[in-house]
Amino acid sequence: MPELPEVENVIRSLVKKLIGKKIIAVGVLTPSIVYNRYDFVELVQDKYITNLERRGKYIIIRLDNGNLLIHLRMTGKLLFDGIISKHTHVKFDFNNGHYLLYNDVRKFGRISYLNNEELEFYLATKVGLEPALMDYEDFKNKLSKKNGPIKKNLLDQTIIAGIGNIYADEILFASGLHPVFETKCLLEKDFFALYTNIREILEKATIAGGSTIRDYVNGDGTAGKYQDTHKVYGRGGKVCNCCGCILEKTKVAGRTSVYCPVCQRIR
DNA sequence: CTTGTGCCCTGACCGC
DNA sequence: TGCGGTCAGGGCACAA
Repeated sequence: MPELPEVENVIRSLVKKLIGKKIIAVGVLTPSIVYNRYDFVELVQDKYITNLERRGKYIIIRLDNGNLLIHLRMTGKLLFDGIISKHTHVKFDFNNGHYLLYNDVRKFGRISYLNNEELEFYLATKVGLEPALMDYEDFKNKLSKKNGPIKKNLLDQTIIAGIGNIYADEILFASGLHPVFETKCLLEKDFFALYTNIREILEKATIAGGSTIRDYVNGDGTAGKYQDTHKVYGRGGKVCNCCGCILEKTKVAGRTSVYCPVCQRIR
């Protein structure tokens, strides 16, 4: 499931291949993937790609007259010259004979066309702090106003952008905090640990090419390696590397959460 | 305003 | 081998 490190790697693998290309044709094979525009094809056709950017888990493809906003959700993939299959939903053809596919087994992902104003508004209202760029005081002020379990708030994209279920669990383990630790009870040292670990873990995961749990690959079809260093995610019932006890599993905010009952403080 | 729940969707996996 | 049930979960619509 692509989170910030995976999305960043998708973009890095595509930047050189896409910038400057003209989209000469758009094939929408599954209309439900393309969001909010009946005139999507006309808006995108014959436009040049001027840049690729990431905000949180969103991929922004800048066109000379607007933007494609792409969210891969669980199983979405952008594949340059990839294999066309029954899971191919959108195809962008370029002026040099190459193409970009949007493949998605579960069809949860979305591709929208937004003009610059609409994009700016969307990002400002829906997408929170960017981990690598956020200021510590801004982070602390924003998070400390929230109620409920810390994990729920780490997953809230309007607070901090880009953290999903995998990295939330890893960040909480590294910070010594139980997933249901009440956000209002966090101490200064907890905010600092979270701030540091959010940035460090996401950066290390990005450098490792992201985490491939089931089928994540970047735009070249390359898998990630960070899953090998996961301390808790997907390890419920296994032994904690740190203290040797058994890692436990619970549901927080509707998501499976794995944690160490000894290493992670509660309340 | 916040918070919770169901939904979307397919494939992997488990027990029989 | 097949088959039904369960799980995986990001974000949004909707209800309370």
